[in-house]
Amino acid sequence: MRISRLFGRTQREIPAEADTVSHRLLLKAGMIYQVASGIYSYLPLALRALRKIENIIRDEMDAAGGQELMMPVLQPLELWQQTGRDQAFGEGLFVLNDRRDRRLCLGPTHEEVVTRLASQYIKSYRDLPLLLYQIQTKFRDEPRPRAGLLRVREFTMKDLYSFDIDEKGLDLSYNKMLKAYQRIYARCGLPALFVEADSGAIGGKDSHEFMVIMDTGEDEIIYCSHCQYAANSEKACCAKGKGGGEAPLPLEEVATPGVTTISDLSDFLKVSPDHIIKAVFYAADGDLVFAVIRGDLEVNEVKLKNILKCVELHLADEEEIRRAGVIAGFASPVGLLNIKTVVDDSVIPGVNFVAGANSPETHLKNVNYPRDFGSDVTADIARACAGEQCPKCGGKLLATHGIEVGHIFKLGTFLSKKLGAFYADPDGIDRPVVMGCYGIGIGRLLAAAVEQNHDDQGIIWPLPIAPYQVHLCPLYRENTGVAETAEKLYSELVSAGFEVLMDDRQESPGVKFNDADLLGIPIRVTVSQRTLKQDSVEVKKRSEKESQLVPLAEIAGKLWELIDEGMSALPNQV
RNA sequence: CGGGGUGUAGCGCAGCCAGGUAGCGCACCUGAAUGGGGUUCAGGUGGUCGACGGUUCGAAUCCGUCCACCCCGACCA
Repeated sequence: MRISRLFGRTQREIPAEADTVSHRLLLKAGMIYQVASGIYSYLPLALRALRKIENIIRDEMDAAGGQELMMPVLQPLELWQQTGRDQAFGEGLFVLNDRRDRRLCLGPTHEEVVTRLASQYIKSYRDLPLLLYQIQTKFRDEPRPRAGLLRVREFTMKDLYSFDIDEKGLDLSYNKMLKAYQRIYARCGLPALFVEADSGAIGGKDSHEFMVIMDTGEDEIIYCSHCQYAANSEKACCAKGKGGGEAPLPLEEVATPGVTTISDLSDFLKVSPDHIIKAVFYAADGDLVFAVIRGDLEVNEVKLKNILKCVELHLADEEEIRRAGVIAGFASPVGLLNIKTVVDDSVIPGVNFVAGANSPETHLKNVNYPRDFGSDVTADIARACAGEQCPKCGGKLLATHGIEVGHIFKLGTFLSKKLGAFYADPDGIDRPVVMGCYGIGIGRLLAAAVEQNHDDQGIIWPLPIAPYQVHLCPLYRENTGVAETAEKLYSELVSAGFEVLMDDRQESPGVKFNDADLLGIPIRVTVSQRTLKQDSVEVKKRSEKESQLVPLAEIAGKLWELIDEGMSALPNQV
């Protein structure tokens, strides 16, 4: 490709609102164009990189036994109502009516469609296992699209669905995908960390995410400094300790005028926060819920939401709390009636806690569970934080951030039961198919690759996903033979099978070098009067500072060598 | 949805407070010189000033309503 003919132009200045690195660089390089909030056009260079990522993914999916198919974006809403997931996705689902007022939606994912499809063809245990996938456009009406391609409303996704006879089969499929995913990220030049995750609106049991570690990533990851434990903070757990072993003492009221926060209370009564019970009120689908947790911990709202199985959860406001007859600052599970109470398991082993008294300016000492208060549910609803203990080994937990570039789920049978995907086992008995699903956002992977591989000058594409392999950069000057040599070299390299982008513009060397750095093609070949004096060209890797002179006769061999090296340099897993 | 911000040429911005012929830089077109890290000079093209309504002799500018986009949060794969 000749840059003079390439659609898309590099910019010197970029929109002020872009402040994420990948967003800025992709805009500046003229690779993407924003159409509306969270909706982008991909220009030819970006599309070539996307296609390369897709092909790597396709390659790995096929190698793992997946079969590619294509399902529709437009789906009957009825299908979603059957599984109830129209509610789970809520406003994230793009819904529309056709001319006869039939309700349709734009698929945010394809479990419903694929399960219904699979149910038509899976009849016997002999038809399983089955792995089906597609690479296709998804629509999600995100509350807040942001950061360029990192969170958008329309995007290309590879989604694979596994169908197995039982949990054991699912585990095998799940592991197969896990391995395939690790190979995909490695081949894309992206080290990705495998972490435990919450399954969110997709539903199901086990779920893991692949994270590219990045300070600016929007997900928080909690991991152990000692063992392999790593989890999204939405899912992460921590060891909470065993509690005192003291004998329970009788309940005692203490006056605590004006003391309403945990730290005030801790100072006032000279007790540490982990001996205080904290009361937090939430509204879950409109109903008041009381979350009870140890004073040194915070409530993880994702966990709470999962336990309550509610669609909407938010901190109750003052009005909602007052209506329930509770006194903020002195609230307590003791003596509380008619409010659903969820107790964190941190409170269970503890003894002689301080808690609110549900009357003004008063707290209670020596509160014990279950002697003094009950619960509707006890569960882990605590947010794990850096500095706490690993739930697996007791080591110190640390926190970092990451970009989610893949998510895999063990779905189980809830969808196959609802949508009628059953198979006959060897005894002829119908059993629900056991499902898993596995997704990678292609555009986000591209953006993450840019986030991970760039410098102040621009993008540094990993070779396997670079739009082109070679950036041919002739520094034109009349009557020097540079133009002729470059043209000849260009056609030779192209016919030899190299992917070459040639900067054939009449621009100054500075402009060309800056654009070359911005576009980030891995290997730059400069042809100039200076190099031709030695019958050579200059070869430079985008990732390195130094360049070397290579005789014209040896250029193809040198390029093959560099490309082989770049294609096989798989980064180690984090 | 709550808070904050921005809409003037493809991009970056000034002009608005104090109403009176819409400007600058980049990009783009023409010409000349230059030629290894955004080179210089000269001449050009391009704008319903986000939309609608109001005030006024006159609105980019004042007032109102709406819309779009961005950031933080809520929320969300």
